Amino acid sequence: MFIKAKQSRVFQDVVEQIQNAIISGKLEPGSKLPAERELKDMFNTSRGTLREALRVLEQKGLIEIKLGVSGGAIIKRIDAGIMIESMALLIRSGEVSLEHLAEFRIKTEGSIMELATQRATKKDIKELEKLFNRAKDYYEQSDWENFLLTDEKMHTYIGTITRNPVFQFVQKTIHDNIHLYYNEFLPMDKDRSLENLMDFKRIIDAMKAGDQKAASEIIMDHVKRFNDKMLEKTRKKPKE
Amino acid sequence: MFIKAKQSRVFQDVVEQIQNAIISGKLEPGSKLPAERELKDMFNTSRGTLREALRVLEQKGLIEIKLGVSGGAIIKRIDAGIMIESMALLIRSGEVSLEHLAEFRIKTEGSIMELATQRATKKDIKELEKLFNRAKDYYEQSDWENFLLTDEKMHTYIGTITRNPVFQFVQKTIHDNIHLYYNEFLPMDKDRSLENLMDFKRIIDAMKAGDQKAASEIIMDHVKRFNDKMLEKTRKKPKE
DNA sequence: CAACTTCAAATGGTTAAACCATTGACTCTA
DNA sequence: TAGAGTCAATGGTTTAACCATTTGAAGTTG
Repeated sequence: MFIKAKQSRVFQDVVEQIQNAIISGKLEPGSKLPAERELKDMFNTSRGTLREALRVLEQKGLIEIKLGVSGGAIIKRIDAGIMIESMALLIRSGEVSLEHLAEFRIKTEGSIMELATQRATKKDIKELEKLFNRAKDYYEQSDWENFLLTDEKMHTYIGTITRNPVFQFVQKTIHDNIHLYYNEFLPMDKDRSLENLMDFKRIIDAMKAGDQKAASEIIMDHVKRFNDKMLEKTRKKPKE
Repeated sequence: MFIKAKQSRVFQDVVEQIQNAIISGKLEPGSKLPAERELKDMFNTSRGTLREALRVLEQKGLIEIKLGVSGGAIIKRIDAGIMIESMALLIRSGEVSLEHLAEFRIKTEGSIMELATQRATKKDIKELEKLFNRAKDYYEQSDWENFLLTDEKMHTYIGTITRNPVFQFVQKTIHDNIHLYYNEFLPMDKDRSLENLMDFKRIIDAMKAGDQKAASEIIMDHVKRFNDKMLEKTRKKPKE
């Protein structure tokens, strides 16, 4: 029936006012808020309280704060940052295991692949091929760092092709966290990498042929194999 | 090669220390942090800086702050709160449209339904039937508020059955936001509600029969019809 | 004139001390 | 014993000052 009356904390009011201005587009990404000492007067509050509000907005990913003269709070374009961090928390706290994540990936990337195959333009395919060739070069040069980065870019680019920001955010969230985890715990495996890479070749071919089902199945299998390898390794080399 | 050196802000250091204690389980949900004036001494900082740190932790959903004597910062169990809020931001800012969300729902709830059908125990089915009957009662009593709540519970319970917290968080995030939007913009529609309700009857039957494909298709169609109705209405009744 | 150095000012980061507001427990009283 | 009043602990807010970083302007030097 009723919802709890919001307790009046001054900094919350400030947060809401600024947040609404950002959401409604009155404040555009890239523009700058006035200096703290000015804002404090505008909201008729103290600097400490105002700074608590800025801290919240910063944590929400709505602003970014820079130091020094000509520094200040800059309006940020909304990105997947908070979601990535939330997911990282869930993983690090053990709430979400890598198996959970893998199961989600299999289903989700399968769906993403179907949509991407439906919607890929010739330009998209070209971009994927470009990324594929770049990854192949890095592989042959044994440049693992760049190889991994490019591999991640291929995954997120497939998300881009869906033209659906929800899938894009989800894909970015998953892969950022996989990457984090991967860098921290797993050594590079040359065979696995080649296998992975070749999956992308098959995916691109399926996309060219417009074969949603094939593309989807390849990526699901790709994720499944990746996960099996990962589990095998983490079991052999437990962290603690 | 390099990652940017983190700037040293005292409050960030405090945030990290407390956050790590929570993640590692040294601080359990429900337990309380010392009072601000004590913490300030423990971290050898000022109260203002310490409060900025608490603000960040609060925004991250890691603590909850209560007023008065015996008040203070209480460790929270991690929930979907931040994700729900992030998604709400994306929707309100126009970054994500209801069509985007619906497309995501169709794919995701389809996957969730497949898993749930695989994993549902007899107890799960009973719980769903209980919810279904409750929703039916509310429908017959024209108690829309409780009807909607129970409908939402059925959706999130299907997420619970997957036994995968990632799907659970995603499902909660989506439905909280749908609910928010629904309450704000759309009037109740008696026919649509009955149709919706009856879909759940068919879903429960498919689950009983262990027919993953059928269950999945019913829910995908269910979501699709819901979305079509929603679009139709929002077009007729534009907000601004 | 060009390159370098120095310095000043603006801005966020931090500290300290005081007071206000809320809450819950304790005490007193009828 | 029930209610009213009091008190203390805790978060919320304010003020005023100082520190640290950054940038651009002014000055210096070759």
